[in-house]
Formats: sequence, structure tokens, C-alpha cells
Amino acid sequence: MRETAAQDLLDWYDTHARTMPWRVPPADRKAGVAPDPYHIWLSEVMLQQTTVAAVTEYFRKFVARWPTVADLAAAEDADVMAAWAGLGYYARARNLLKCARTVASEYGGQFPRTRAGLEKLPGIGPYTSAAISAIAFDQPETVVDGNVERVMARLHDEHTPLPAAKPILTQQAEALTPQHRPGDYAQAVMDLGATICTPRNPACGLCPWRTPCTARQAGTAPELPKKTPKKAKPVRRGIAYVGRRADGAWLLETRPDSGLLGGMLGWPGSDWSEAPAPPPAPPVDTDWHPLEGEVRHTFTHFHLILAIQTAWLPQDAAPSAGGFVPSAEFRPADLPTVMRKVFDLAQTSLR
DNA sequence: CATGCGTGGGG
DNA sequence: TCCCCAAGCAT
Repeated sequence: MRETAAQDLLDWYDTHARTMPWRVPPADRKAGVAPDPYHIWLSEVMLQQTTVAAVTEYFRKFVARWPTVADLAAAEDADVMAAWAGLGYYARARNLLKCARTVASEYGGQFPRTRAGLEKLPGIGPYTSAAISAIAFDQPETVVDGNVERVMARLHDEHTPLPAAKPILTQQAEALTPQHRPGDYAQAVMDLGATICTPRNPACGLCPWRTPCTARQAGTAPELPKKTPKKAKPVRRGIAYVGRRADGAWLLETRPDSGLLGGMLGWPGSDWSEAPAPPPAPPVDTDWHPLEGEVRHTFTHFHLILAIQTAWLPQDAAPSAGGFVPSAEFRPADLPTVMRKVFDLAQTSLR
């Protein structure tokens, strides 16, 4: 690898950097403008396994409502979970609050600048610690995300499948990281992977690294990185009960903090299982009506088919699960997507 | 080290 | 319709 590879990429970044609400453009950065570490942390957590397009509006909403890490630390749990609803991987939201409260109470509202310091905080792992340290504080740390893995695999024509190849690709990425402008370099590699060195149909002709790229020379770029095959998703089934009290209040429950959709609002119902199971007792003993359709939703590791039962509940109902949310306080947007799908299907029969 | 953990968009 | 994928982390 030529010693100028990093500089070639930085030159490309100077003219091709994507614009994002949390990002300081390279020209401003050169002029001495530093990013807000709170913004970088928040965006990096939101971006874990999540697209820039999906994150952008959530980021704006969070920063408008909680402008500093101290503001976020002071927020109610339920408000943060509701604001995160729809973004997925809800453990991130719970860890986000834990982290904000730790930074506010134990670090005087200042994020640690080092990888090691950052990695002690909840929800911050090897990637995110490197990203915050590099981008927010311009430390020469190496970020290794899915983009970097793909770019390195192609640059070095590495055919070892992921995740076994991860240590090799990490070493290759470290060897390329410059001491000069490490924060912009980190963002540049990821922009390259997102816009040029894409998973399918990479635009090799436009790539600032087209000359040194060995996979391009070998014609193997589009098939890299190799990955070990994934398991098929099983189908699970369950029942959800959508109940509405005579005064219009909805019967909802806050799910346990750990596990699937942990800490989020949802409709009471059965467990979701592959094997047929006897329907559980409904949360209120009354006359429930099955809906015609079903809700289909796919999670990371299974497909779900949900049958829906609805009922109007007496004003004095004492549910065995969940509690009543007044109609005026209920916002479907506060539900995780699968639960919002249930609501969309059920609401027409409860008006 | 393998698994659990969401969602929406694109091919 | 389906599969793949996206700035991973915790256990």
C-alpha cells in the first residue's frame, strides 16, 4: 500500500463528503470547528445497524427535545422509549439513558476522549468508542464497521469469510489509519463504503482507491466480503388482545426491560412460539372478537404471525395484565412497529 | 464465540 | 415475495 493512500481518500472526502445533521463538513473542520461530542455519541448509537436515512429525523427530534446530555439524563424513561419507538434495537435506548446519566453525574457532563474511557459506558463497544474518539476528538483511532470490513476485504482481496476475517480486516484498517485528520479519515472510509464501495454494483471507476484495490484487479470486488451463511428464520405465532374501555382508554402493558422489545409499550397477549400452544387467558374476562386478518412482521431472527382479538371493556374492568392509557394520552407512534401494526388493524373495529 | 436483538429500503 | 443489508452491543 502506498503511503499516500490515506491522503488520496481524504482528498476524495474533501469534495464528496455526505452532509448529515451531526457532521461538521471537512472545510469547517479544517477551519477549527469541532463537533459536539453529544451529537456524535447520539448519532453513532442511533446508527448502530441502522441506515442514515432512518436515523436523521430521530436525531433531529432528540436534539430538539434534549439539547444536551444533561437534558437527556434528566428525561423520563418512558419519554425516551416513546421517542425511540420505530427505530428498533430498543436496548440501545435503555443504554442511551444509562450512559447519559453516568456522563452527567460522574463525568461532569463531559464524554471521555479515549477509547478505553468511552468503552466503559453502556451501549458503547469497540466500534462506537473508536468512532466517538476519532470523530468528536480527532484521536487516531481506527473504526471498523460493516463499511470498513467491506472496503478492506476488497482492497486486499481477502476471501476469508466474516466473522472469522474480522481480526485480519481490523489489522489492515489500523495499518492505513493516518495520524493526520483521523476523524475525517474515519468518516471518509465509511462514506466510501456507503456510496462507492457498495455491497452490490460497486462504482469502482469512481473510487479514489481503484488503483491499489486488488479485488478490482482480480475482478472479485462484487463478491466480497464473503460471509458465513445464515440460518433460516422460523415462523412463530401468537395472539394479541386489543381492549378498549368504555371511556376510550386502551389496555396496554409496558414490556419487561430485558428481551425482545424490552421496556416498550405493547398489547397484552400470548408468548410467541413455533409450536402450537393453547391460547392464554385474556387480560379481561369478557367477550373477545377475533379479527379477520393477521399481522405479519419479521424480526432479526424469526417471522411472526399474530392473530388479533378485540373487545370493548367495561368501565370497571380489572385487567390481569397491563393498564389503561387514556385515549388523549395514547399515541400509536409511541409503539414499536409490530405493535403499531396491530393497532392499525384493530382500531377500525373499536371506534 | 454464537446468539438475541428491529426496522425499512432496495434488488 | 423474499433475502440482504445498515456507522454493533451485551451476554
